[in-house]
Amino acid sequence: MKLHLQIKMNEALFLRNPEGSELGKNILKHSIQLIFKAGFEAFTFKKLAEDIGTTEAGIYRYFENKHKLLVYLTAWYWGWLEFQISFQTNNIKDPTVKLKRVIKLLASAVEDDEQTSYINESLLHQIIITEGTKAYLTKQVGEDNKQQFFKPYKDLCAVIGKIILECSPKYKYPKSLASTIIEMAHFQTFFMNNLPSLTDFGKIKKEAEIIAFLNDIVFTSLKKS
Amino acid sequence: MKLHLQIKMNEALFLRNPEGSELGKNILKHSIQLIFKAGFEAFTFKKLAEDIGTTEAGIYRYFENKHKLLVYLTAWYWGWLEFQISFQTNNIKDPTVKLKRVIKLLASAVEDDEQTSYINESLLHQIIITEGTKAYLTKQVGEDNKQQFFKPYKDLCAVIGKIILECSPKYKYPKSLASTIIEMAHFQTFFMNNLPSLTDFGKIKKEAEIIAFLNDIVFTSLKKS
DNA sequence: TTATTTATGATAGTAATGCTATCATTTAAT
DNA sequence: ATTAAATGATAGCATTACTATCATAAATAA
Repeated sequence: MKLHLQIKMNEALFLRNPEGSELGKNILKHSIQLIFKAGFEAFTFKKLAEDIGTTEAGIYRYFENKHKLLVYLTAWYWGWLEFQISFQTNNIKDPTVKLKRVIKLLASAVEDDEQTSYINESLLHQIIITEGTKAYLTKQVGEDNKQQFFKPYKDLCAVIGKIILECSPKYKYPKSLASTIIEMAHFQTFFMNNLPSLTDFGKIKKEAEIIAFLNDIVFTSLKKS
Repeated sequence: MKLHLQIKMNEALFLRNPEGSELGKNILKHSIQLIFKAGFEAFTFKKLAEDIGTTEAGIYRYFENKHKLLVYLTAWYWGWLEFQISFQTNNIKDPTVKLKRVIKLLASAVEDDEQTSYINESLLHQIIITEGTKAYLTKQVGEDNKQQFFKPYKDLCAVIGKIILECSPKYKYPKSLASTIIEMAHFQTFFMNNLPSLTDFGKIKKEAEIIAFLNDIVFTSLKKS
């Protein structure tokens, strides 16, 4: 049996549901490829349309603008990652083991999981590293937040914060520590690959080092309290 | 005596030195105001020119494009901050006290310091929180890095990494911890003000809480090793 | 002092971006 | 078979992101 993982998306993110048609799925698929290749700044709906073989107007029927599309992709990613985490930490009793697992999932390269043919999770993960924060580092963050665009990110953060509290019920900063490890899993990866002198992994370039660093931060913080 | 703090800027960042003329200083001053007000995405040289009362072409004589201007502003900020840190931690012997001071400087609102009339450090600090990472989270990060655009950031990171090692000579991740506290000082501030459920300071909204969180992370990490 | 370089202002123009609108056609639902 | 919905094709328009040209003002060197 082929499981069909469908992530429930906030309907305010799109004009027409991209998962409901071939063109829509193509928009998702090719936008991931194009943002990955060109970067978000150089990414335009015109180029995307050419890639797909449709017209600009066709894209605009699905997404209001490229910002909404980026928010859609990041929301999809966080939803997918939360599912991966709940799936892969299921049946683990020891919260410490669970949290280690979470950190590994956050900082590891993702392999394309084939369940969703139109989303290449590996590429999407790399996009999130470089472009993910641009979804909320904007002037409209307040309105976007009111519309719940960042709920998947917040949910993930809450899940991780809970595991942190299970490890160490008296720890005072579970949510901030959660958002810190999420962001640092990405930033340290970006730095390692692009600005290596900002890290201690420049020579080795192994994600295992980043995982060790995050584990060190998290478990020394939690041991104390 | 009025001290005139001049930060030595990388000449590849500009076409004409903005600190060398009235128009140039106006570009710096008004770009900070306008980016703060409109956000970097909506910021254009046209609007900037109108604000200043000059023409678009006038701006282009100083900066190739708005990306370079942003990189210039961030580089200026990191250079300024490194000076602040070296100044304000001067004569402090105890590296632990020194590091606490650094964390406080990283996470505190900045008051405009009047030494540089054309740069409002308080506004610039707020810009760096929201827009700072966009200077390097781009496709051109490699070329920009080759041209040393991020040297001030790396230098600051190296300085903080050194203090970390003074506190705890065996600690394995001084540079990654340094880049982590720099970025988290900003991200936690942004989250606190805009996406408070990603932090534990939503209700209180005090930077003192962020400082306490960073201190907790840093000094538990260092105590152990 | 005049001559000359240099910075600015004013204006134009062009290709690309970020949309919106219209209408014909294909495809799907009733 | 009729109607509704999605797509394709084309047009158009305001803004953005530049580049170029020429005149003038200010600074500087001869």
